[in-house]
This record gives sequence, C-alpha cells and structure tokens, in this order.
Amino acid sequence: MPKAKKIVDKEKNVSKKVVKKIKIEKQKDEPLVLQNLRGMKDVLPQDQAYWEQARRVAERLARDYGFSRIDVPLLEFSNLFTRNIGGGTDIVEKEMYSFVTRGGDKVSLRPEMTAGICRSFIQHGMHTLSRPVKLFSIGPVYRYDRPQEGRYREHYQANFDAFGEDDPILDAQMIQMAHRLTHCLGLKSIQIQVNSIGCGVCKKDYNNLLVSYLESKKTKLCQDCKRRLEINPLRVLDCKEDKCSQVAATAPQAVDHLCEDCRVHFKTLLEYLDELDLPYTINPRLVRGLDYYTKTVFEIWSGSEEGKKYSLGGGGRYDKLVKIMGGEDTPAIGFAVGLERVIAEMKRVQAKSYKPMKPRVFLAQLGGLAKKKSLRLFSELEKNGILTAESFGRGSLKSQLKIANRLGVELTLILGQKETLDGTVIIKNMTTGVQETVSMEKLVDIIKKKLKTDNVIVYHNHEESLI
RNA sequence: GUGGCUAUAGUUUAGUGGUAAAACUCGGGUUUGUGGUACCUGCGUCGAGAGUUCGAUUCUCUCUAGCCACCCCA
Repeated sequence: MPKAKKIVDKEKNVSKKVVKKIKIEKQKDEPLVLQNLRGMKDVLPQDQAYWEQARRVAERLARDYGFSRIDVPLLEFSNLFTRNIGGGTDIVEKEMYSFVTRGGDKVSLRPEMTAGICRSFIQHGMHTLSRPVKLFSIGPVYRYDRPQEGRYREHYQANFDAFGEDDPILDAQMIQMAHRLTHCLGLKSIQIQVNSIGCGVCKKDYNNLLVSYLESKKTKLCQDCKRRLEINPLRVLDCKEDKCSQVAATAPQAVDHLCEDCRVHFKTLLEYLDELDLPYTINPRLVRGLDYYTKTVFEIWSGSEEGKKYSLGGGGRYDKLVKIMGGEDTPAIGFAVGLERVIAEMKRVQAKSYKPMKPRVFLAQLGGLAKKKSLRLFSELEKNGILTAESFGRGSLKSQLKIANRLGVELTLILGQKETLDGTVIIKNMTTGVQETVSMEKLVDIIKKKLKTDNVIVYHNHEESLI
C-alpha cells in the first residue's frame, strides 16, 4: 500500500489523523515513566478500609433515603457540559479533559455528574416515573486543575439528585442527608452553609444591582476584585482582602432581593432546618461555581475551629436545568460529596474505619504431595466459611510459620507428607504452641468449635454495622 | 493558569565535587518437619534530561511530580 499516495489523496481530511499517529509512534520510543499522571492518585490497599467505609455509608444512606442507583458514562459530548454548566465558569473554560474521537465526535470526561444524569433522565423519559425521582451515583469526575492536597484531577464523588419536586422540604431532607453522611463517617465539627441565590428572574436582577453597587465602589477594591467584577461579581463578596470585605459588608445581599416566591421558599426551608436541629448557618455570600443553580445552595464544611474551612461537598437546586436541556420542565435538587476530602477528614479526626476480616487460620504445607492436597483443603475450608491464609509458594515450614505468626492467626494447620498419607492434619494453637493431630473428615467441625470456644466474633459476618 | 518550597532504597531520614549511609519493611538463609528474639545476606541508574568539570547524587539550567498560597472547587 503506497502510504504517501494515500496521504496526498485525502490530504486535508487525513492530515490531523496523521499527526496524531505520529505522536503515538513517538511516544512508543520514549522511555516508560513509572509515575502516575499529574493529579491522579492510586488508592492503595492500606487506604481501602476508608474507601470501603465511605462507599458503604453513602450507599446505605442513598438506599434509606429512597435513591436508586444510576451509573452514567464518564465520557459525554462536550457540549453537554459546556452548555449546561455555564460558559463563563472555570470548569468549562479551562478544566475539561476534551478530545476528538476517531469518529470525529467532540467529547469530554465528565467534570461533574449532574449533567450526565440529567441527560439520562431526559433520554429515558424518567419524568413519567413517580415523583420525586431520586438518583444516586458514585464514581470519578475529571478536572484539569492544578493539584493540591484534597484537589485532584481525578476524584470520586458520591452524587445525589432528586427530580420533580420543588417543595423546600426536599431541600431540607437533602441537607439532612448530607449531614447524616458526615455524621455516620465519624466526622466532627461539621458546618452547613445555606443560601438562596434566587430563581432565573431575581437572580439576574440581583446581579445587576450588585454590579452597579460594586462599580460605584470600584476604587476601593483590590486588583483581583476589579477583574472579578467583570467575570463573576458574586465572587467579590468572598474576597479576603480587608478593603474588599469592607465593601462587601455593606453590599446588597441576595437574600434581601429575592422575589416573593423565592423568599417564601427559602423561609420555609429554614423553618424545616430549625425543626431538624442541624448546625446550619445562613451564608449570604455562598455562591456556587456552576451556572445552573437556582434558589437553594448549600455546602458542607468541616470547620476546624478558627482554622481553615474545608468544603467536603455541596449542592443546590437547579430547577430550570432539565427544561433548558430540552426536557419537561422539572425542578430538581442535587448534592455531591468529594470522597477524597471526606476520607482525608476521616483520617484527620481518626475516625474508625471499617475493618476487613482477618483470617484466623493458616494452612501450612510441606512436601510435594501435601502441597497438592493443600489446594483442595483450602477450598474446602473456604466453602465452610473459614477464612484461611496460606503461603503455598513457600517451601520451608519455618518460613510459613513465620508468616502465620505475622498475620496473627489463632490456629495453624500443618499438612505434611506423613499426615497426607494418614489422612490427618495437625492443628497448632499459635498462642500456646500446643498441637494435636485430627482426621481430615472432622477437621472443619473441630476448627469451627475451636474458633468459637476461643470466644470473640462470629466470623464471616457480612452484616457488620456501619456506625 | 500565577507565585513559593521540595525531590536520596518500599517507608522515614543522614550525607559528600571523587566508587551512597542508618533505621524499619520486604525477600533469602543460620544443616534439610515447627513461629515472635539474635545473627548473616540481598534489594538504590541519589525524580528525568542537558550543561559546567578530569570527575556531579552534590553546582547551573530545563522538564516532571509533590506540597503551600492564589484561583477555583468536591
């Protein structure tokens, strides 16, 4: 096949592909870099207990609050995000992982979950389901951001969305659930920040009001804020510069400029929250980064006293999003929590994590014949619910006992040449060192009895409580 | 995306312009069928690349990554 000719023939269409191909070829020659990509992190075995805990709690709460699990692709058409999250936001402007597929589709790794879930909601006609439609998902999202602790390019979110109900009681329940989540994970000093940024109408009105106010005080603002004024005036209220916060202090607040409907909605929400005894504070400056939010917005902070406030998760209403995307007019509210951040917090406060089961029995084998037999015996024990450790690859009994000791098992079974021929097994008590020989048939029963009389835990208990 | 600090075995840390140390961990062993000790032994292209130099892990530059602040957000 004359490659050169092919390229000439399709010159314009193919040139991009050729470039791509060359890049891939080039990469092949580069040395293998044994390092994860920037902002990507391995979840190592020693951390899995925390992850397990976080996932379990999220999944259980989702179930208890009536959410059904949904999983949507990591990859969607780029404009699903650019159109709905908001063109002016950082997420869309510079933090998306976007590329063109071989088929020419412009696609992006999801920078958040809600857009994909809304797409799925509309696509599958879920508005016909009994309302509210509550959906729960957990998985990675991607943002091409500069990494820092608690900020990764790939991070996991547990995401809750409820469609088709605009009653603020749902907002309250969502916030309650968010609080329960942190509580169940053993996190202390949690703060809930709530605010209302108004509906499509009053949100815009307020924005204009704020801009004209800030314009009038422009000279008193810091450099950054002058820039913010153009892009996202609400952010000025957040500035830490003294002179800016002075200006912000007297600035008009969104809460005071809500339309009647939004005002009542927010007031009712607060009444519900009072009823729930949640540690919430109204934060008139709370703004969220995505354009689609309306009315209620909230964040969960881990408030380390006067120290840094750290956002673990956040959410809010997006009553117009489904309609904007082309679905039935459906009010909705969502909440997402960042698992890495929650886990970092669990570690910080030394919350107890789920402890995986440890084997209490070790199986040691000696000699070729015994080695063969041991494989079957291991399976036999497993079928009977006896979690057994082994080190089949090791030869000497000495090294196997060393491992058994390190694992802290209570019993070690020794299967050697002699025992294999006799159809017996030696059971060694690792604390006392006493050992006895028992027949293969009775082995399982004897082990069960021994583990039980040595009191403690019922093994293979999959129903361990979460809290 | 902007600025600052950092980078030595799996981990935590020494150290030097001239063949790299310790502790812990891990693997193997101390006469071949018995474990927490002790002893012996193995494991590093000193983050990557280039430059200065007779010679660089050490000095310079670039890159990469991590952390911190900003920004933003989960």
